[in-house]
Amino acid sequence: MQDVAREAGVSASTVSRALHTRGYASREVRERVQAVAQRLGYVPNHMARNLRSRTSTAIGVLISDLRNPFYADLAAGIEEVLRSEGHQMILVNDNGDPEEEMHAAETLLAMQVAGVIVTPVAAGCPKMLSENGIHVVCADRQLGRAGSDAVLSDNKLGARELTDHLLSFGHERIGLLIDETKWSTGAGRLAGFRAAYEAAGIELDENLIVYTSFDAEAARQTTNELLDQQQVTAILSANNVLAQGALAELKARKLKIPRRISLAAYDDVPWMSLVQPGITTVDQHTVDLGRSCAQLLLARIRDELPARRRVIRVAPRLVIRGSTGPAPRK
Amino acid sequence: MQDVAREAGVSASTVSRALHTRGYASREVRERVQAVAQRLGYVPNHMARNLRSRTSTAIGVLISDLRNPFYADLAAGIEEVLRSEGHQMILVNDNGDPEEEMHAAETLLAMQVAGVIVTPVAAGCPKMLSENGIHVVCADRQLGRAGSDAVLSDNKLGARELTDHLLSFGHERIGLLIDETKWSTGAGRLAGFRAAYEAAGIELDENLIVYTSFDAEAARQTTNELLDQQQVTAILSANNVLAQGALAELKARKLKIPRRISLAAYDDVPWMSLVQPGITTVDQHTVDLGRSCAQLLLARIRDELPARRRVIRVAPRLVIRGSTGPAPRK
DNA sequence: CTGTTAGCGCTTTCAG
DNA sequence: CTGAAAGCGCTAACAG
Repeated sequence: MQDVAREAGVSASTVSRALHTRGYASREVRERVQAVAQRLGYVPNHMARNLRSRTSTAIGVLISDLRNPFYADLAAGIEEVLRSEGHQMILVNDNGDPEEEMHAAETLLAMQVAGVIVTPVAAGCPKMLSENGIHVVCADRQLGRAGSDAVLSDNKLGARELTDHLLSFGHERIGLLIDETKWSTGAGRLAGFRAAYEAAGIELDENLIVYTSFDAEAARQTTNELLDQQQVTAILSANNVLAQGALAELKARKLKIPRRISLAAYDDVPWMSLVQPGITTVDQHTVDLGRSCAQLLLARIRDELPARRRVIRVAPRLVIRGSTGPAPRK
Repeated sequence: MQDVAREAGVSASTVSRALHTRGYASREVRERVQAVAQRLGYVPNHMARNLRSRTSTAIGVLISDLRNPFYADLAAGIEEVLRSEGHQMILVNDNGDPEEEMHAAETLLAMQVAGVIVTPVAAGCPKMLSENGIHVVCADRQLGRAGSDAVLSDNKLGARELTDHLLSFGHERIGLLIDETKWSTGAGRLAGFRAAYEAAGIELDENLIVYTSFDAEAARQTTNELLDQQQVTAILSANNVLAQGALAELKARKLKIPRRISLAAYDDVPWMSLVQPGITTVDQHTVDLGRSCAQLLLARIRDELPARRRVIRVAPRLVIRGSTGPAPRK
């Protein structure tokens, strides 16, 4: 910076003002300084800038698994907005592990990021960040009654629509394949499932709700047990990973879809439209969800929002494909 | 830090040493300082640390499209290694646009990252970074005869194996669907395709090589034209995106796979094992590719490598599934 | 082994 | 509108 100052015949402070601040520098000087900076290939040092001005443009993004297209889409939406607004994304995979998540949060804190977007694993993480003055937006789910801003899919609505769709086809025994109901995602989807049964006036057999772990192979095994133990004419899988397992088991058993059994899943991902028949699902608008997270966080950072926490709930869209059809006659 | 120092009855430098450097502080003092730091919830400021020590642990990762599972897997592999080694990943999508790529590189430079991993779009980007003293590893492809370290898939070998596989089934007219041959990826895959024909002693009709753009819909249209204009018994798609388009067209035409036509693709991604029949492909070990990039970069940063540039070439693995079979009788 | 001293490169008062 | 001076929070020399 000194070099630029000397070359342009001004002081360092003026260079700083000419390059970043607006006003506070005559047009003539500003242009001269910018030309010199360009010529010398001067690149300002973010670290020094941030240190001095006690601000930073980096944003931490804490997600569970980049290899799951849901999280990849979310991250892509977030990154798109951040980049266009001159921010940087520090991305961390926490693998769904609370310890890794907390460790990552501490690193982000140390880096003095301007904010964090997190798909929380444990409530302690957003809490710790907030307490340290870092703005936090929870993406996809919220834990506890944390006071953070959040952008969520309307899980109850989506599951309700999927279930209504199946019920309208005459399915009365729909197996719900689900991995967790402690987070707002699983809880919402289960609630939507129940609500649809209730609205239809059909009593729900609790044995139709089967729990598995968040893993395609486990889901396949669970589907296997479900098919053996319960008379179901349809399966509703609570997310894209479980759907893979369910589909694998149905194919292995050579059950005709949807003639013999219908399959529907929460969270549309690319393979669902490529398999034959295509899987009926709900599109969560995941990339948009990511964009909203980033917009909300930036608005918060710029102090453009009322203090009260804001929760944005995005309605998913039912996507009907070939995997669902009329329930077989008895 | 002053607070910690005062509370522990030592100087700031001692706190610094106790917390980070090893040796240079008595065990007793170290433990006391750490305890105090813990109690006060002290989190060291990375910016100040980096500014003073003129080092940084952040690494820039510049890729084309996070929503493509290839890049997502690559990023996941990179992130895994970086995180385990105490580094952070700043991820930027450049959307395959040279201007966005260059702009991102400048930002990373300004942030004083310790190194950059890039799937280059234009040769100017790795060049500019190197010239500014930033270590660069090119991932997946290299442009020009850039002197950067690189981790690449052995594209020629992979395409050769796929083509050999098809030829061995008696296919003589294999349509190669490809988007570009300027980068080392496309060029290598084309070379492998040619090499297989040559080794088999079959003359290659140049009309079998059809160019399209990097987009599933365009690939579908191109496949449509290929099927109309050329007698082909098999299609080889140069990457996972083009394969989607090719498959869509074959399904739309209700061509039996592989009875009427075989389909093979470079780059195994999840949907290829979920569709029926599964797609024959080569697995690039993408996550490993990412890990290698990160390991190579870190070794370079730590100055553990000879000056000469290192290029790691990873052999892909042929994955035979149901989409390829004997060529139909004439 | 530890304290003191001097900055890293930049921005922000404060005068002028 | 511009320059001089004073640090941001930390670590690297240098003595002790």
